[in-house]
Amino acid sequence: MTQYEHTTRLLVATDCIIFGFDGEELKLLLIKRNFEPQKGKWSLMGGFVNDDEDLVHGAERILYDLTGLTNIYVEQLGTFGEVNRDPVERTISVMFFALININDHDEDAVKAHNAHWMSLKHKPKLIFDHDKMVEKALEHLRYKAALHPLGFELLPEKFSIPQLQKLYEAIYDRGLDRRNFSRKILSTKLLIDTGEKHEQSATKKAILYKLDKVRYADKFHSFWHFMPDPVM
Amino acid sequence: MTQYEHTTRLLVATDCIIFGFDGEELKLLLIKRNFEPQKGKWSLMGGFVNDDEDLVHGAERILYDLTGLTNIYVEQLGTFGEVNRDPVERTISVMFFALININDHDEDAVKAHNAHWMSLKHKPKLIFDHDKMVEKALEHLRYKAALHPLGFELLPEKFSIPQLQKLYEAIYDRGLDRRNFSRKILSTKLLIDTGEKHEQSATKKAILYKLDKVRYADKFHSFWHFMPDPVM
DNA sequence: AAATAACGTGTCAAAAAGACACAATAATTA
DNA sequence: TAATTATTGTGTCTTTTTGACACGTTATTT
Repeated sequence: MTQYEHTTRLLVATDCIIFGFDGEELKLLLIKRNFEPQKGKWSLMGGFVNDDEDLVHGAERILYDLTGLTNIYVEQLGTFGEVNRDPVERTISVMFFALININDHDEDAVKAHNAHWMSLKHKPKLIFDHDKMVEKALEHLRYKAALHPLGFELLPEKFSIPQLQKLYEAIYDRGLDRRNFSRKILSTKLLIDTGEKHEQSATKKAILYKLDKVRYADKFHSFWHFMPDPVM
Repeated sequence: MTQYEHTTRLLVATDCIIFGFDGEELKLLLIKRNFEPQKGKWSLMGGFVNDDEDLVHGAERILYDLTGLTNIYVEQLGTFGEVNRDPVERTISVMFFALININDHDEDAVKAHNAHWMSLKHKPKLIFDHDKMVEKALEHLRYKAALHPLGFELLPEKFSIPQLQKLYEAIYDRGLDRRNFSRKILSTKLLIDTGEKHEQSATKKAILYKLDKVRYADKFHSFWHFMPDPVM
């Protein structure tokens, strides 16, 4: 086949906005660059798309490289392509949004990349337009978590309702009524009582649940309203 | 500045999924290609991104070129980048989702591009992965229109509630209860009574409303539930 | 053993949603 | 010209969901 002629070809990168939750705060996995350009500055983890690689595979490669994880929650978030977003050379960046259980990642791989979990609230300034990417990802998380049960992706396999509530409170940076939250979550019938208790609890031990994976997959796109008034 | 070396550069295109509504059916603006590749086949309107052009400007250029319209509702829908999606040469395509009032477009410009409004229900097969793009755009429309008042973008400036209901029924391909729908729409307080009546109505003439643009812009991202059970 | 902190569940009133009925308007028809 | 018919606007009633709030339970701490 002939090639398209007289047409500009551009660099295409993927950047991954990786969220984690440590039980208290929402965190981002960021790298302190020990390579040029912008060596020493903070940025998202990214890389160029290989010639023979689908976009999502590029993102998954980068995520595996950094965290040692496969099968994590990944979504394409859109593409940033402003002419001067990368001062070195024009680069189109396809953003990927990832949610991981912060306890599962490979610490050695993270260290090898000079990566760190940073609290969203004390996030450093990032290079290029990466701050805007994080802003967009956070908006997306807030939007989607209000309607769909994707918050579970940030929790361990077994978790309590108070843990889930703390996650939601971290995502939206606001308090929630314990009793109404619990009722809402239980009404989804997504939770299976494991019979175990959360041993780390300070006083009364909370029930540990696990996700009903079948129902979760089945009803993921249903409109649930996990937040009282998620007007944005 | 130095350039990134040893890195593949790719073709970057934008493709526009353009929806319109004629009062009865949801329609797509498609072109019958009189150029290679795939001459004679149907496709979405698209083009390559210029070197000095932001992505959304590329899309707006293409949309203006085809319809003569500016200031239309445009959203980026994500990017398709499978290795072999374009058999000629690897091309990344950034999709843009556009809603226009079907009466406003420039018919000569549309004809010049060999473009046609096609009913979604009788859509021909499109080239490359354009069918998947349309599928994604339709999902997005159904998702977003269930929660946010973007349906108005498809209607004339002055419209009646029955017209709006017909639009929603076309989008979701299902009937709705007139009385509950009307109540829901009026409760948003997005509509301003123009004092005029819809003269095309067969019998009793419906009230013509216009959008409260200020409130629309203000409350666009609020979660309204325009569809009874939009489980997807 | 009492105090404390966190958890689970229940109640009640207000708001929203779903099902349905009736009156008003304007074209069509007898 | 009056009755018929199609379409539109608005209202009612019941059920469901939401938001605000209280109480008893469990396990640790004092």
